Amino acid sequence: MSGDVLGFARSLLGSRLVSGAVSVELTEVEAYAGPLDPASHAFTRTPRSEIMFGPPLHLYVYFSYGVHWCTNVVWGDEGTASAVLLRAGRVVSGIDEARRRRGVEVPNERLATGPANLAKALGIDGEDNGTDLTDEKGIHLELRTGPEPVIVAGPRVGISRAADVPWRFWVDADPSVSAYKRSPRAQGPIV
DNA sequence: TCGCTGATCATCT
DNA sequence: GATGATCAGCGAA
Repeated sequence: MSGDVLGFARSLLGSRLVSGAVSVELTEVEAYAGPLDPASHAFTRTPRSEIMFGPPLHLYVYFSYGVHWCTNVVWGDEGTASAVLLRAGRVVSGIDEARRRRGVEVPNERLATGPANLAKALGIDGEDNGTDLTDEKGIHLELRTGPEPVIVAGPRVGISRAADVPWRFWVDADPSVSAYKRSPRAQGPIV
């Protein structure tokens, strides 16, 4: 059950999320194991988390701290309610557009660092909640076909419950993952 | 590089 | 009425 979403999370590293002109190659993700996971929004079934109980490969977008949008990919069969939070990526096309949306001066490799920044670079907000990622006419996912990159696992970020499980995965030594998360203190085992 | 703080509101209790 | 799956800017070391 949980291993299922963990495997999916790892398969997302190196995959691309495409939104119009902007395309992002994912470098950092975090898994949430549905109703079994106290840190998941689906731990309790509410109107907000209902989308996660639906079919996989749809977007779950939520508003955070009254300021930011964050992007998840729903995983698992209907009723499973697992999801993977997209924490960081590298913009591989549409850099000008991504930079315009960010409105902050940062190096290219940092344009989509952090879940809220990733969403902003892709122009994702609440309007996109529930988007079917297999429909190539809109925001969609291009799953990695090549070999798996070198992956490091560590504890999840910014949560108060069940933060100890190493369900955050990132591409080893990738500059689009923030220095804090790459620091020796936060570093987990290479998977 | 590290640690703290303000911004700001949808969602849930 | 309280609480965040956050970010950027600031000052200190």
